[in-house]
Amino acid sequence: FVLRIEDTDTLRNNEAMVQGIIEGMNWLGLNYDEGPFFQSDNYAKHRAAALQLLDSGHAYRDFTPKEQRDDAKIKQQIADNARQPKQVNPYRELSREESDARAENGEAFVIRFKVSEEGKTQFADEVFGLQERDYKDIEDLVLLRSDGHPLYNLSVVYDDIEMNITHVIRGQDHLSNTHKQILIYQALGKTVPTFAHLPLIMAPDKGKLSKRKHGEIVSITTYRDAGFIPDAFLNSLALLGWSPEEKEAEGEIQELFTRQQLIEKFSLGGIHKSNAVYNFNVQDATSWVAQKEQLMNPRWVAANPGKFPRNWTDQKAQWMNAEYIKTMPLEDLLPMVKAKLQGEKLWREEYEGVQKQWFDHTINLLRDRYRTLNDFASFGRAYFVDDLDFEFDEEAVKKNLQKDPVLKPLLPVLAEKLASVSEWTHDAIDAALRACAEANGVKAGVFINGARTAVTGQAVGPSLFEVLLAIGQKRTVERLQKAAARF
RNA sequence: GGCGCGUUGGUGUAAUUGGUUAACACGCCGCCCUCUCAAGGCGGAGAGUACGGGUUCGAUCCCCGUACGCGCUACCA
Repeated sequence: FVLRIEDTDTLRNNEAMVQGIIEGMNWLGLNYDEGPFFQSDNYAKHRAAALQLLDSGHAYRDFTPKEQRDDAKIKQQIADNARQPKQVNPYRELSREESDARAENGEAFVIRFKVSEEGKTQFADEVFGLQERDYKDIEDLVLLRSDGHPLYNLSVVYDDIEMNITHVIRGQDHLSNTHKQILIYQALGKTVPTFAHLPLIMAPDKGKLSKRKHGEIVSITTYRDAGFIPDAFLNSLALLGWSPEEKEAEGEIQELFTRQQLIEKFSLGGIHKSNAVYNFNVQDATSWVAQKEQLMNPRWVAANPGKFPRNWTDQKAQWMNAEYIKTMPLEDLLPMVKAKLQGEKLWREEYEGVQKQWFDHTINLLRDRYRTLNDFASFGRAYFVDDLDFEFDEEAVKKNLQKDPVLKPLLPVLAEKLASVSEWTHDAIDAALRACAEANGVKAGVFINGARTAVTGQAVGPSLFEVLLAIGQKRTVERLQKAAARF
């Protein structure tokens, strides 16, 4: 597995993009055996190959002046060309002497591959099967630009040969380019590798998924920042355009795969020919991108749980991430949570020392209802700080602390009652709270929901007695008292 | 326009050599559980396999056509 960055487009290629690719692959644990190599480092050899093809008569110089064009114009031109009968290039049959003379004269030219009039190329794609294409449907493609830089189709072929690439597995947008590349392999007298083309991932409207239109949801590092588990994300990605050939016995189809199982069960035969749609809500994705700064701020998220655009990305991917969080071995989850907490300065060394048992238990308690790693730092913040250094969800405050006017004066009473609990256990807290509720003539639910919000800032969470057990007696009492004063 | 590739519920995918009430998962709805929200358990709605022809006793599956989508048709990759 070789990582090669194909950066032959000098204009569009940029450092940030390359960095994103490498970071994304590292995060996913897609560890390459060699590289990263940069195609641009091999320009000289690509140029030499183009010249070699010129010498051997497989290519010719085209002296047509370069046109300035932008992407929109290119589309228009393709449409225009469509209406014209195919013209032959006037330089295609130029004599070698004249060609050399004009080149020596300093006249600018590109080198084009000379596709024969008669014949066809063919190859057996591992996914799409036998592919054939008539030479007359292949244009004389440009190998070398007028500025001397090689173009993609030449560079890939050259590098694949040089790197002894045996299997070229890539997006099906290159299916028709393969015929052109085969021509180059043959002209260079080299053996053609095995090709396998993969279906593409499309937007919900079945159009292209593009950074310009869909924002950062197309970038891998976005998922890292959003709190996805690498294996979970990889698992969900693997299921787009592929399914295991080996079926489960009961008609059930396996969907959850460990990395190792994925490696063992993968085969080219399980790859589909049709594109897959990434199922997200475009509007949510747009607002996610617009609000990214806020959404990456755990405190803001905790204060505004209802404002998070739920379907900013694929729903099944989100489900799978939640599934991993709640079922993966705790010891594998812990380091990931640690990293997130460290990022928010919520980490304490004691969590791996004297408080390890407490920490493990708390993470175990919280993981059941969290969907991303970020949730531990946002919704989970109250568990890892002293005092009231966490956000309150205003909706929760209204609903659980302010709605019922009898609650506020009773919060200190409840606090006092809980302060008197001698042994801080689930059952003791339960008994004390219920006794206090009965003594004061309020329903236990009012205390329960009120206490949850007072202690965690939120309307939702684990069973209240589990919450109080995790928060501890001291913090519970403090927070109840302060909430009474504050709201 | 030409050439190529594709098309199974909203989405991801199943369906042995053509014979199933077209299956599973996500999502959605409801019920149970319950101190909230999830999770979990149970149940439900939702496709007759893009459309139209053929072949066949019988087509999701084979053939043809049409539509739609995607790709290539760039001195992009």
